[in-house]
Amino acid sequence: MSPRIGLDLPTILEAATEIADTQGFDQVTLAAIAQKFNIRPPSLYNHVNGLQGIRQLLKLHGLTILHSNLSQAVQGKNGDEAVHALSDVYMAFARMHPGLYEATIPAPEVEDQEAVMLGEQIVRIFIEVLQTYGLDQEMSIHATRGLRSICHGFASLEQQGGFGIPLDLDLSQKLVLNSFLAGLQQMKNLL
Amino acid sequence: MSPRIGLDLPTILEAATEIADTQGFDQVTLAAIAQKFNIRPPSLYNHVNGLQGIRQLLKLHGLTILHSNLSQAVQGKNGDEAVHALSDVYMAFARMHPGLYEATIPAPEVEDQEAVMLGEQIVRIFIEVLQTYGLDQEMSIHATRGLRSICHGFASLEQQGGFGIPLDLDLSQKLVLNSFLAGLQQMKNLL
DNA sequence: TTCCAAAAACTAATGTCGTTAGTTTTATAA
DNA sequence: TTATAAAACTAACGACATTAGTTTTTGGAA
Repeated sequence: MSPRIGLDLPTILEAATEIADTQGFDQVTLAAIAQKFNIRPPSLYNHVNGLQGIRQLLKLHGLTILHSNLSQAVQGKNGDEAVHALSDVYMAFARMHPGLYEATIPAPEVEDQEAVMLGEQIVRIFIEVLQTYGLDQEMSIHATRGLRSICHGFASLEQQGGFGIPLDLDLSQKLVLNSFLAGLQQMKNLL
Repeated sequence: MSPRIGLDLPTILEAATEIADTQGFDQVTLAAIAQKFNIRPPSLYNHVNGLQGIRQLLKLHGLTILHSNLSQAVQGKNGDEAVHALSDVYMAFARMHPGLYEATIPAPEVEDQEAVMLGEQIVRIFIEVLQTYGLDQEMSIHATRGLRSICHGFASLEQQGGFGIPLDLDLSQKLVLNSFLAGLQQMKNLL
């Protein structure tokens, strides 16, 4: 029932990930992957649903790692400590896996249930961390959007070479987070 | 000295912009542009340096509009009012010209002096607005990075369909900005 | 041990791109 | 009226994704 066990999906995904992270997400082509294994591009269709399939897998892979890392990072933490841990791990992922990070950005198609769920779980981690600030339901969603925007904005601008001035980026990230969190505290006190 | 005045660069740029904003930046192809004018793709090389040239033009065009809009928006304003005006105009641009906005994100090549300068001028607008908060040189850079990250993060996540929950996005943006600005005030008071 | 079915590779072919080279057309300026 | 130069064209090539159909291979059944 299993003749010719050649390439398998994890191996292909690994190769695609390496191309994405070293050469850029847009350099992930069937031709480039096939070349890595010394096979012809059409052979990849035995394992994967074309280029679109590869991209879908990369997105899922990226979301899985990101979710796992974020989840671990906030274990046993709350408040500012948890927020900073979240942001640190988020940035670390974007830096270590730029191609994979890029793959995670566009919202998955509704067909891709697994990716949709992972995306929701990631958002839930953010929400839960921010709920410890004593915000009501709606405010915690607004705050989550803010925190995600800060994280993604920083990661994206850094990745795209948007920060030209030579001044410690980690420090910027910390200060900006503290600013945002101080503001949150103040809003909570106004309730 | 000017035989056969056919297509001109502004017209081509207009067509490319329309494709980018309605079908996505990655749908801007020489083939698609050529089709709009009923000419063959190679003819475009008489006006433009290939696909790379088109993308460069789109970036420049986007940065020009964005800079102009931001510049107007902060005229005669300062403090929170200026920051909110900045963010409102920024989001409005990203929403009205999603393709153009996408084109502006990757930092231009050093060869592209004009685009580099426009990018710097845009950053300067942010810095100048934030300097009215009485921050020192370095802090105003950190704060600028934060404000840009919030703006870009919001715009990018919204554009990529990252905000699923049906809750007023403009309100989120306002609240997040207020949070960040309140935090800034607090940091200033600590000096 | 032999053989067959299915998995996984292959070749061939098509269509879409971008791009280069070389040719033809055409409007204007002399 | 004519020469020139811009701007279109055709032809051709290489990179890519994709489909269809073919060959190879191997593990398990006979």
